[in-house]
Amino acid sequence: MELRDLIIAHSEKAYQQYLPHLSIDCVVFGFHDAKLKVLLVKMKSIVQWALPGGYLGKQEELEEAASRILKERTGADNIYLQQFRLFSKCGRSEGFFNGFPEGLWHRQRFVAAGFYALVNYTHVEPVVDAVSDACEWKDINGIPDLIMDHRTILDEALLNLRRELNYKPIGYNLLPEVFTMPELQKLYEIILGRQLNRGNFYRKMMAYDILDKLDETRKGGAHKAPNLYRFNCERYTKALQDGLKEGW
Amino acid sequence: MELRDLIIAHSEKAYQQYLPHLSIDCVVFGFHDAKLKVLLVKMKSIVQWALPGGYLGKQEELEEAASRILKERTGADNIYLQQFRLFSKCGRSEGFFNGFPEGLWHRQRFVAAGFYALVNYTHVEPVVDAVSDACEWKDINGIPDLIMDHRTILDEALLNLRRELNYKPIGYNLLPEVFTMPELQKLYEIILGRQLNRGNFYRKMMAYDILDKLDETRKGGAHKAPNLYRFNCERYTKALQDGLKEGW
DNA sequence: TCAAAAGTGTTGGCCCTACACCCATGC
DNA sequence: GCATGGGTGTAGGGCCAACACTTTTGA
Repeated sequence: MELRDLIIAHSEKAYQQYLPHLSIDCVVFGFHDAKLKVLLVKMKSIVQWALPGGYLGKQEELEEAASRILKERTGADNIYLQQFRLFSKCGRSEGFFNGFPEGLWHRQRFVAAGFYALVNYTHVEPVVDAVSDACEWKDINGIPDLIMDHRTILDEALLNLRRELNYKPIGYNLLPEVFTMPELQKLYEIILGRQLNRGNFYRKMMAYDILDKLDETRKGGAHKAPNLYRFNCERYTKALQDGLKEGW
Repeated sequence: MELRDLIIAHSEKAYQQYLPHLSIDCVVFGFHDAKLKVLLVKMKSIVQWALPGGYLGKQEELEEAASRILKERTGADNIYLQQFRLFSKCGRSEGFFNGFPEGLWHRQRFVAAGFYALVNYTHVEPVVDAVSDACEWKDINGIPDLIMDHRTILDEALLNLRRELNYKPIGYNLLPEVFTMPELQKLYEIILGRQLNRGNFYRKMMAYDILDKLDETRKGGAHKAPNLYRFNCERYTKALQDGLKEGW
């Protein structure tokens, strides 16, 4: 089916299923190959890329809607999700489907609830659906042109992520189950946008007492094989409750 | 007119004017008499109190809607407003107008955008409108029963305020133009929920270099008359941009 | 043998806390 | 004179950044 027909068909269903005027956009962060990635979608016959998004079912909880949207897009469950703000500017969405029939669902004014998600890169299988050409991880330093205000949403999400790092050990959701200390440090450096001192980082992480050191090492690279670690779920959760630190 | 008729009349206008399913609730903080206050509204023939709230005009910006709602309720302009999260649970609002006609505007599912506002207590003239009995400041330690999930919204707002205090000198928006150092300290102590050391507080505040000391004192009390201070607008704004401090 | 990983020691600085002092001042 | 406000001194602790040294280990 043509994109145009797909959209028009979707429009009718959407009117029945979803609350009008409210959309959900997700900034999905992943970490791979020592780089921070964001999951983006390219719709058919549209040049720019977009954040994965969707709508809120009439009887659906907001967080469940976001989970559903990500499940469809990544195949992954139990994704760490954080609502961070609304994007509501007049005109941010209305013009995007110009040329399509009036009264099309997509041509409403939409107020978008911005979520950011932290996922284990290896658990994600990007899904290309009927209306999209591509669904891919993009490096945070190589984000292509995005539709509407999605670039703003992405930037705001990154800001929030950075702030959250101050009092939550975020790595838990972004890294694979086991990882090395240099990998963890690299992740922090990328999110914060600056270098950290190795020795001090090591000590600080160990002081949180939320890592279990495994007996194995990561063989295969040149040089010494680094130790493997795993987050200790219990102590991690407990640390989060206490809140790692805060001023005043 | 009876409340019932007023609501039904309002319902028709609302369908024309506002985006459906989206509401705005504001937690308005004020400081008076060494106490933190929240502005609450009591609707006619409803026992519980409510946060001031309203809806988003079809062509209106979200922040402007919040400003308009507060302007109507307080008479004050230029109120410091901060969006902090959505409250979207299914059933949070639908049941509230049971007994009213089906299809009433107010009986929709509403997703509420939570704002908190910081206002100068003395600039506010609480407004009782047609559907309300009362509009009053309530002490943060003496909040009456609230409708729906408004208590949760209030608590969340307070949490956000406390967090923001860590990197913004919030007093600017809550205090009158001139104030004394003990008043400022008291405000901080209430928001943080704990005592602070006087000498250290004094030094820290002065170190921010955002206060102008006036030549006057506050006469009239027993004991020594305290000095008066005023926020230095320029340096205050500049300090906010730099961000007072943050971890990592 | 080389380069990376791991672990630890040390230093100095900064900031914060707690306490304490002294002076000023209004009644 | 007494209680409060204003301003400053200081000792101690915690934390952190920077640097450095050592040992381990895989190819």
